[in-house]
Amino acid sequence: MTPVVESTLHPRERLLRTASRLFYAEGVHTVGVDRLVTEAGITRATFYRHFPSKEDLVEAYLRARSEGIRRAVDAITGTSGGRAALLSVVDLIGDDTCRQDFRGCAFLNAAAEYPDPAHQVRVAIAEHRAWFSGVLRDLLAGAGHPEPDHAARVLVLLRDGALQSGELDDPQVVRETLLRAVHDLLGTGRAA
Amino acid sequence: MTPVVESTLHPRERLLRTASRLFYAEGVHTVGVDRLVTEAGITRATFYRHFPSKEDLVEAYLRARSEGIRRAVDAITGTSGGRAALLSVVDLIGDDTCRQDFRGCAFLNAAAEYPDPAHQVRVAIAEHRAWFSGVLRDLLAGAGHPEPDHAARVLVLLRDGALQSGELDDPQVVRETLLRAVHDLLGTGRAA
DNA sequence: GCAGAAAGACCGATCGTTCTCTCTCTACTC
DNA sequence: GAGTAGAGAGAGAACGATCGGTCTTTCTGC
Repeated sequence: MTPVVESTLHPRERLLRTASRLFYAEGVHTVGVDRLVTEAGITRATFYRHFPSKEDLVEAYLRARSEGIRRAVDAITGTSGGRAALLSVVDLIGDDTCRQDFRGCAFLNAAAEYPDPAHQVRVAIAEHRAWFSGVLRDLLAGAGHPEPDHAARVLVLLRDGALQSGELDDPQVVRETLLRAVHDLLGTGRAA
Repeated sequence: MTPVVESTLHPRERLLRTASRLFYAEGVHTVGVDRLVTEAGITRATFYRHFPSKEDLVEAYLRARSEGIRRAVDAITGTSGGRAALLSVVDLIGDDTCRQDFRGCAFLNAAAEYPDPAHQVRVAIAEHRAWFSGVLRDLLAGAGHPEPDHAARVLVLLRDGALQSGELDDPQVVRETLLRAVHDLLGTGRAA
């Protein structure tokens, strides 16, 4: 089969991109090593030269995705702050659910396939979630919200729900619902 | 290996209970037929006499679980209505997240392993979700909520988020957060 | 007698992983 | 600049284990 990613990229990068696409679209356990190496245009030997095992590739996939999200969020919090930044981050989530290839939250989906909380994959997921919760809390505190901790937890609930519902229900409606719910949570009044 | 469920039950019921336990605790793809028949104390032949394939067992597992939830919710809506019933249903969810063997929402977890929306498993999931959304909307309408459709969608978001976060974060905190968020959503004022 | 269950061998396919062998490109030495 | 070692990558066979699923045979209970 013809490789799906450009052959100019380094094999490791090709593998990681292919893994990211397939793992997200079809799940971790359903995508085998055969499929990965074929579509990445590499060989099995090259696979195991860069990753000790498939599970390490799964972890790398999630960490790379986390990195991308952090960059996107940092770009927002770098230019704005408080309430405006908060709404931009939520916009990001809402827009995500409406994307063509949207298949829910990569981290929640992966967690569903790894029951053991001590597993390296679950640890990577927990780290990403902790980072995101922290960002929300800081933004809420910066916006002068009276209870940033509680509000951040509610936002996480809404985010998790939106990312799950976005795949199972109508994404457009979910997006609207999320935006309205967050708007109500933050209050219609003025804030920093 | 010794069977884990009582041998007095019919083989089909033994299989279904074992499947429910293992699928929920460890995921669908991770649990093989070998494991199922061993722990259920039946043979492969008996398995395939009752279910055409493993995927039919997965569907039966989800439909049985849906049935159980419907019974629990019906018991609530049968004795009370409106706002009181609504809060009881939410209590049910909050308590669920704190259960010892809680591992998130069985339907969301299963959906993560079945990307194809047309798959029979996904259809069963969609049916359950549609039923639940309908119940929430009716209860909200009965409680005199001005926008039952929107509020029901927010409740679904909160529910999905709570069931996911309940496994990944602190379930006690998630429970509190959910209850407060729902309370705020419904308004502190009086209702039917 | 007959259906359903137990027991377990068996199927091809696929799982994740390791292996050998060849080739190419880079980098260092003289 | 020429020669060479060595790492990285391609190609593909092979590993044992397990996957979902089918088969035959024996036994039990109504």
